[in-house]
Amino acid sequence: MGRSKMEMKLIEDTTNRQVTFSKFRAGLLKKDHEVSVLCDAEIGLIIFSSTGELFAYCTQPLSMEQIIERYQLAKGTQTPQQSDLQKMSEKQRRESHCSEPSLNHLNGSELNSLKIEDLEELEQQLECSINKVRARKEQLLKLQMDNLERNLEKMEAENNQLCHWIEGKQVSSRQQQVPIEANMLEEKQQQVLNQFPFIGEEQPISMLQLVSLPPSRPYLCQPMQSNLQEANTHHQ
Amino acid sequence: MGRSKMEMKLIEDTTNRQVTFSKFRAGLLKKDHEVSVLCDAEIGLIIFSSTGELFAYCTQPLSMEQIIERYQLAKGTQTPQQSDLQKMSEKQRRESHCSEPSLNHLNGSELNSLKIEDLEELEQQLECSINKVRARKEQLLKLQMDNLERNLEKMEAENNQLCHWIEGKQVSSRQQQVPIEANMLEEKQQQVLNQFPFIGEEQPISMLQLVSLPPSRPYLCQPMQSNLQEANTHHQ
DNA sequence: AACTATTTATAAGA
DNA sequence: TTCTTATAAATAGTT
Repeated sequence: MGRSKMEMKLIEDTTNRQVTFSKFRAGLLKKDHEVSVLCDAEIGLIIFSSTGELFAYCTQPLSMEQIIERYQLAKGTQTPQQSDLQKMSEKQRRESHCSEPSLNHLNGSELNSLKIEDLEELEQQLECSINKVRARKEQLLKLQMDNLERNLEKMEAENNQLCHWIEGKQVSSRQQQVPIEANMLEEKQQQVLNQFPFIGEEQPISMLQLVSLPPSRPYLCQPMQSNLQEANTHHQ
Repeated sequence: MGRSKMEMKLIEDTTNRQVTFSKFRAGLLKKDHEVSVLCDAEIGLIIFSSTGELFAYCTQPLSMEQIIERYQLAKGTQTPQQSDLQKMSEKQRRESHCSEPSLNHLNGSELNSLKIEDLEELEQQLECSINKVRARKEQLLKLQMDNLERNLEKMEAENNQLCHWIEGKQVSSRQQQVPIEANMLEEKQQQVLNQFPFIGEEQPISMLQLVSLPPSRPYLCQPMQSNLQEANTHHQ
């Protein structure tokens, strides 16, 4: 509507986009309110502009939190205290199956009320959406892999250090007695722990490098205690 | 809009109300979608009809839960811990925003000759195909992650073993001289090697490559022998 | 922000 | 229901 028909794609001009956003936003809020009054519907609307501003509307006297609760109740997705990462991987798993829950509104009778142009539009959006979700999932997985890789590398470096130290100890112990302080070891272990800030920024490590991790590598040294067996089977 | 102007109050006639609700709902969903596309906005819309049915729309590729989380974050009703992850996913979302659809040839004139039913079918097929490829990629990524995880665990176990061995060595060396046999160490190395069957036939990378990535950090059992310096610089 | 020419949404009717 | 159509409403481009 307006002086000309608009293409259904991102408005490139920033100013124009923001003006359009304001106009549409006002329209959306008004329509939401109309539906809630005319049809006794309960509505929660959350909008984030491209600049990150939050706009929200919800039917009085319900609060947005109430509507969200009711939504989550209806969806059965209210899973208390779960880490975000868990939520995400679960979501990913769910989405990798054939049902896209977020596209439910496009199915069935609602589609019948749309014209062919609308369907074309929706189809494009659908495909684009799938690509976006896929890219995001891939990125998340890569991020997790990068973290694992980083930890692995640190462990390996650590291991090397320990082995070298042992070697040095062996050599020197043949010549002279150098007593080792116990607290040194403890301190050392704490330092190792501190090396794992865990998931954070992306690492500048390439994917290819990760994939080509060596199947086996020349390990330096290994303690000969019998309890090593234990450790191995435990981590099988 | 329509043949007559409507009073902004509840539509008493149930049938009329439901019809109006359906029309408005379709309009709302369409407008939400338009805003999200035209203005790059992220939108979550929750509607409960007067009969309790739930309708929802949210901008892809975000899920409603993500939008809710972001809403709660913006409202300050959430732990700040989640902000990092949100920023991350937002960043990733923006990065994946420009990903071009892979099936451009399905657009335009070719679709105009199809009926609604055909389009629905096509849409489902499209999604299923994409899911299959996606599932496969996911499978591969997860396999690689499993490998990394396993290696990490083994490194940890090994690390612990080394530390324990060192501790034991310390204790025993205080009481009696236990010279270390050189061949014992070699034998040990072979055992370690055997612990990494790994999966796949990727070409091995040099040790240096693996160790060269971690930045400077406080090393563990920083032995005080001068020959350790050698080892450190070597693996820098 | 205001103004209109147009497009879009939809109320009532078929 | 669904489709049609007259009309109200929204809004794109312009000032």
